[in-house]
Amino acid sequence: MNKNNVNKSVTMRDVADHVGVSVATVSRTLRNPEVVSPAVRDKIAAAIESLGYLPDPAARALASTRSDIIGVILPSVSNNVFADVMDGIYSAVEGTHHSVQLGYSRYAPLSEENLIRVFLRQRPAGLIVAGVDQTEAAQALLREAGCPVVQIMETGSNPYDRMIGFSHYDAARAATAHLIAQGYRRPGFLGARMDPRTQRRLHGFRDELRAHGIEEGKRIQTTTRPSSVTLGSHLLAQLMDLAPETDAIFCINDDLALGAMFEAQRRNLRIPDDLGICGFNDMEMMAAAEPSISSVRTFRREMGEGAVQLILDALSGSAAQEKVVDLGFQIIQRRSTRGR
Amino acid sequence: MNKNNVNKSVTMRDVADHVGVSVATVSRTLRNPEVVSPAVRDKIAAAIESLGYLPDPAARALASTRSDIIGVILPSVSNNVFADVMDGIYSAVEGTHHSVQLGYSRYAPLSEENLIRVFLRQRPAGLIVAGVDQTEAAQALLREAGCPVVQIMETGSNPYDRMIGFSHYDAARAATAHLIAQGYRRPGFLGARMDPRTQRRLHGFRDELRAHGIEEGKRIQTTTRPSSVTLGSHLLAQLMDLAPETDAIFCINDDLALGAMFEAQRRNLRIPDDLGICGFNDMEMMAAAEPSISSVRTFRREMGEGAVQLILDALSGSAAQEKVVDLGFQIIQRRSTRGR
DNA sequence: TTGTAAGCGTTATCAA
DNA sequence: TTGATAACGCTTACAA
Repeated sequence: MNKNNVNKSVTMRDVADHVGVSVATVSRTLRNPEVVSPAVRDKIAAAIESLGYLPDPAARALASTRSDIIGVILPSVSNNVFADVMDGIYSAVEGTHHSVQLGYSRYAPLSEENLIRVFLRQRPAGLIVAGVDQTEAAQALLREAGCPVVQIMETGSNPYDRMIGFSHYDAARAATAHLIAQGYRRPGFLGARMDPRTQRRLHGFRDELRAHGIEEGKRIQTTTRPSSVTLGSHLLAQLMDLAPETDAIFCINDDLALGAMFEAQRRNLRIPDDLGICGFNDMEMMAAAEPSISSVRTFRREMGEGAVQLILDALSGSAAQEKVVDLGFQIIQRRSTRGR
Repeated sequence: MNKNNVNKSVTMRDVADHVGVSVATVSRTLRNPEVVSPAVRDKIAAAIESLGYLPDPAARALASTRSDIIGVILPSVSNNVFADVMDGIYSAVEGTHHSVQLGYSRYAPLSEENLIRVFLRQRPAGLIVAGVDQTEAAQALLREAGCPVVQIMETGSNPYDRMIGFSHYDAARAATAHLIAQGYRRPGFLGARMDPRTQRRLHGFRDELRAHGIEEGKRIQTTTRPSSVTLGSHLLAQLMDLAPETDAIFCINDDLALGAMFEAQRRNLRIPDDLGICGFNDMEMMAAAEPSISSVRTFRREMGEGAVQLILDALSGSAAQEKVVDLGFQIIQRRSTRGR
């Protein structure tokens, strides 16, 4: 076994010559082994192993008008939420012959559109995009992508192809309902970035308040700046200055919630009595915090794994009926909202 | 301008026909425009734009024995540290004609070796790997990779090619020295995962204690489990049970530090008086915490950007002399170690 | 079951 | 400055 000749570039030709067959036969053993006789199949396998042959993905893509690439286009690199999704994606791709190509749109729809164009140019095996807020042109591209397309992070009624996620609107309503059920009567809202997904959460918050006949007053603090723990502190400070009657907050993510908690402690507000706090996503730290912080659990890893699986199923022709997979969410109550 | 015919696959042939030149000329306009006459160059540019031509990376790679891919192999997807590095990598790649191919080794050297082999098979424009702890075979591959190779996250004396990072050993010594300078006499150590980089930090911690004639006692708590905030709490609990004399801790990352802080609060230990805490990496939340937590700042984004820049420089022949770029680190003192 | 040969969309060498 | 044309390594009819 001589695996070190990567640079020498062992080609299919070398394998074929070594065994004494044609390259076509070698190609077949790789793609549909069942049509080649066991005897030569084994010899070829042995040769591949001993020569350290690795197929050239470029040649393969060029010849087959189909690459093994699963394209993934996400809004942000640094957001933990997407890190978990990627974790799921990579673990589902592992062991397949596919590879992942990642692109970041930086929350810019035009940049996303462009990435879609570039990715599609490689005739990918499949494409994973986030959400439903693509440009018109991007939508058109995705509807006739010529490969499986999966939208993640959301559910909705009219997917380009398949979709796996949850309803941000419903999740926000449920979190707000939870606060109200715990006896909080003046809940506020902390939001950052305010991309479409965040907007839908705000929408849910507002509708739930309305359903309970609660005025929102000045208790909605938002900014388009990117989220951070520090920003959570700032937003809570603003909120309490403007609307001191606030008795609870729903934060659009856990970073904000953590920052808000620190700020509350600085202001000697007792949690959960003076102020209830609920985050979003249920990142690992929420359970470890002192006090522990309630949050809305979302299934990010599962979203990534599920998206890849949907693509693999489509590719193998074993796709399920349902176009939309709703992974749901869970309200995790902890001490920050009078839980245990 | 008709940009929507991605699926129809506009090829170089189409562009050439549209202008009435040969594909060779179109190819030249793309690769070295200076050798083609301004007149046809402009016509070709216009045709490319109006037809929405995008080059096929597979064909390009196949014909040129060089892809535009910059391969990046990191140990972990979900670790925030690497998210920041990726952020830097992507932002440096943006605007170039390169694309990024990412692979995760899950901290397994053999898996890393395999990824290196697979990546190298695509004749990448460059390769970025983490650290210095590759297998023998991987080292051999990297030394004769035939493309620029950059090791990130560490410094060292014998890079395969180039290297950009900092000394984990020095950083840990400095952090430990800081604790001692603040008057702590019984500092402990909290470590998770205990991969080679973490080991070097432990090494630095121990050497610094020794230099001050301080016994380490039972104050070193480590586990091979992956790091988390919750784990930080557990490790501090273990530490305080086994070595109640501990008056400060150095944590190998900020998650552990945060978890340790929460646990200290649960135990009514006053920070920084009863217990000093210093983290590692200086993630954003450290400044926002209550109390704010001291940490060792590292330059992760810069590492990613710098690594890409080193590759681009090598590719353009403008590489600098120095093989190793030391980005250093900074001790950021905050209230958790008697700072302001 | 296996082999032959024509592409796939570029690049690069050589002539013109 | 431009155009033919032979690779590049593989897939895939079509023949055998």
